[in-house]
Amino acid sequence: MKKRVYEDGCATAHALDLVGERWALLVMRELLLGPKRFSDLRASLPGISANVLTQRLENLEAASIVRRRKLPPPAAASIYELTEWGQESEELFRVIGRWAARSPQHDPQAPLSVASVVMSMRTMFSPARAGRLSGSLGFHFGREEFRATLDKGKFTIERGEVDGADVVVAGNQNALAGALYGGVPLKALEKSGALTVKGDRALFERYLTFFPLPDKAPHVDAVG
Amino acid sequence: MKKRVYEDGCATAHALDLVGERWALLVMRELLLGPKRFSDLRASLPGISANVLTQRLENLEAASIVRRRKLPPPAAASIYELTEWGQESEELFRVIGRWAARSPQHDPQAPLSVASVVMSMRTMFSPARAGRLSGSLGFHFGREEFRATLDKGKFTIERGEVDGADVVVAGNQNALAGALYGGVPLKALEKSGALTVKGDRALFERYLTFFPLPDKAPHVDAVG
DNA sequence: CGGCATCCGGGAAGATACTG
DNA sequence: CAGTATCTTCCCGGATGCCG
Repeated sequence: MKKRVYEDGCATAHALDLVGERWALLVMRELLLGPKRFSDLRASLPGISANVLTQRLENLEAASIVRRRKLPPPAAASIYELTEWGQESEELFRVIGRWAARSPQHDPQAPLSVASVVMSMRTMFSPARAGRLSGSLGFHFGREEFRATLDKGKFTIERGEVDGADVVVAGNQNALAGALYGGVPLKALEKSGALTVKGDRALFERYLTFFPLPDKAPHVDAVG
Repeated sequence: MKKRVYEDGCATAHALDLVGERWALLVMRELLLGPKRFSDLRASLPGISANVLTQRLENLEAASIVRRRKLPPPAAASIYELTEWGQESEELFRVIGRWAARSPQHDPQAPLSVASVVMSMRTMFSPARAGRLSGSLGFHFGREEFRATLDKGKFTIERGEVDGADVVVAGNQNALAGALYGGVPLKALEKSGALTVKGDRALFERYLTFFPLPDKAPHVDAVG
């Protein structure tokens, strides 16, 4: 079936046989925060065609990375989710993310998916910046809700209700990325309606400083 | 020039724009242990064609991951080497390697390159297994020499002369992989001439137990 | 809506041959 | 040795249409 296989016993080469095809890792990224349906995946991966998504899901399932599950009636839809081993790839995404953030060509302001922003916070969180702060934050993007917790400096964020959080941030995920990584002032985002903040605003303003980007690597020109 | 770009601000997507093309990561893997020439790369990447290698090297250079350097006369050859940032991707290879080693479909016995075997030792070394042992080992594969050091349980391996090591292992890298990961008895490898051991043989026999493979993840069949 | 099948155009990958 | 040139094959991306 799959013909273009590296015939190489190296584990890295094997990984590329499994997840090296175009879109495969991005499909996995979208599933890191929980199961999704076919159309959810399509919506959060602008540019992928149904055709290709079907094939990637088949290959990832054959590789035991993704599992397909039919929900019981009445919601008789099927969902795709990472297997336990697939979920273990999260570390891989964090390492890739930290490495790629140093790329001279990376523009942290380009549009990104909800899963990307949430994963970026898991990736870039700096315990040193957070000190021993505690508090809870809710994030609301479209129909997706996430709950972040700071517990004496320990950080987690996952899917969960925003209700009851010390501060609830709602709006567009790109706006949050702009505030986190692009230095866009919070006031400007609120003024334009891209983001609304309800609750402990001071907590959120401190929170925004906990995710420093690494320095860019120098761009190297061709050497004669 | 490059047309198929994920238009996605996520750092992972950017990484895939840089190194997501076929062969790109394997080219980087071959450079992790030091500079190589074009034909060295070709020889250690069975299956890559010259034009693809040329294009990957161009793209990696444009991404500031690889640098091309012309050696001064008389050895007026050009070599390719990782930039400092490119070298930082080593962590990525170790994480990928550990993750992929758990793949139900991974066969650790398949043929692999010299760089792969050496990197696999960096990846799989278990400090718990090594205790506080000290000693030095030399590895000789074809024209490539590596020096491994155990210093009170701290492990390093890099290019370097085998002379002066407590034990020198020479022969075929696949044979070493078989002894490390495939449970092939050392005696059998020596008998067949695939591996020769000179010096502190007991040290090498202990060394062979310091690189345990992780458990395989369960293979999941389709669920109805 | 949630997929899968099919076709089509373009472009990347693979094989081979060739040149400085 | 270090690549280019050329040709073929196959994958990707888009569109459409079918079926539950």
